[in-house]
Amino acid sequence: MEGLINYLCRFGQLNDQQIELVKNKVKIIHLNKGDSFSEAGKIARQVAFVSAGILRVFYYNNKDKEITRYFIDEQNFAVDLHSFSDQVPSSEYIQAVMDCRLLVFTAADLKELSQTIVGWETLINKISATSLLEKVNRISPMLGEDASSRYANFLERFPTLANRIPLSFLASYLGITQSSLSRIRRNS
Amino acid sequence: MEGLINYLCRFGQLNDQQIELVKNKVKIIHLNKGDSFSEAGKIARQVAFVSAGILRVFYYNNKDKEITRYFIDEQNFAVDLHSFSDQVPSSEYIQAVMDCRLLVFTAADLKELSQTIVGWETLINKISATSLLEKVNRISPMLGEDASSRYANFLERFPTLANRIPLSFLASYLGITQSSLSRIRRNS
DNA sequence: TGCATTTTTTGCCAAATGGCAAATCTTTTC
DNA sequence: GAAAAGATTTGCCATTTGGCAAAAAATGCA
Repeated sequence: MEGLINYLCRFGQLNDQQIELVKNKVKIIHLNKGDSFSEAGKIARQVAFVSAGILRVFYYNNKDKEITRYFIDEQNFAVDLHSFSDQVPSSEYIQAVMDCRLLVFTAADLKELSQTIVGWETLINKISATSLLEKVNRISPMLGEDASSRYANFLERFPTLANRIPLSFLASYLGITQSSLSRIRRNS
Repeated sequence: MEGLINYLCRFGQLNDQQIELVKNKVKIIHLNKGDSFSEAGKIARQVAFVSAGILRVFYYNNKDKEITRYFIDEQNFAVDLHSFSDQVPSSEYIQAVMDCRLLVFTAADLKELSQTIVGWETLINKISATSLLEKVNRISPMLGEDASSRYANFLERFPTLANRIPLSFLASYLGITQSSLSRIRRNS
């Protein structure tokens, strides 16, 4: 819970009373490895802050190939923003790569918070914008690189993540086959 | 100017008086092909709505290779969001692919508008979030695909853009060499 | 129009990556 | 602790893409 509060406070000030309001809204849920947090076709009803574990966001392209968009590890928010904020069916899956502990808000929770905490909406907007921007900046450099540089960059940027994620998921994230990734790993 | 107003109204209601306020703030600037709208190392001071022409956002990776992040064509906003909203030095260049006509707001303009138009900030936030989301969704599928599919998808998604952009820029956007793109073009 | 410049296409070959199936290793389950 | 299920590595070869330089085409400009 502390992690969540710290995270929020990086984006805006919250006094003790406001922190209590937030804490009271949060629900804790546990996912087992492989469980879904949200699914394509359904409307995203909640936002999760990952307090333990790793989530994976993926979808199927028009050739039915599974594409991993990104991973969400501890102390980060997970949500299909488009689905959640516009209440339209999602086009992606969010699943637990391993057992996870999530702190969850519903849309209603957030709405109530925005009515009781001045500046809450601005804070949430900042978080959304920042994390979207992070995604763009993380993905877009990958296109110019070959597979081994992509892997090297990933290692550099997320040193602890690589060992915690099955190779097949990482390969799908990097846009290469798992055999290729395995070979790349061997030669480095 | 109509284009801008239409664009804004897709994200929130504006009455005639508010529309006037917006129109009064806008400055029109022209860029010649190759001119910069903003540059790496400098702080982004303004936002542009592209009313004619195409802009290109790019940066140099650690191997000094020029990587095109994306193109911004007519009826879309261009801004280095991170630099603009946090007033930190930008890490990317925005340049005119061809002669351009831009409708420009400064940070001060936007601030004043947020003080005179109720809901302006929310509207701007929606626009930011939507366009960031678009970027993520546009870039992330590319990783799973081979070069020709990436080109094919680009054509499908931006049918009119391909002929208006030099091949070298498009190649850099697709993450392939220009020779490869040329060959791909021939065989399709 | 004609020259200079820029952009695009090609050829040739090397290097990277993919596809597929079998062989190993690991982990889980009973 | 064995068997089963799952994950990773490897071999073999086909295909894709890159690198580099030269040729061809398109564009700009005097």
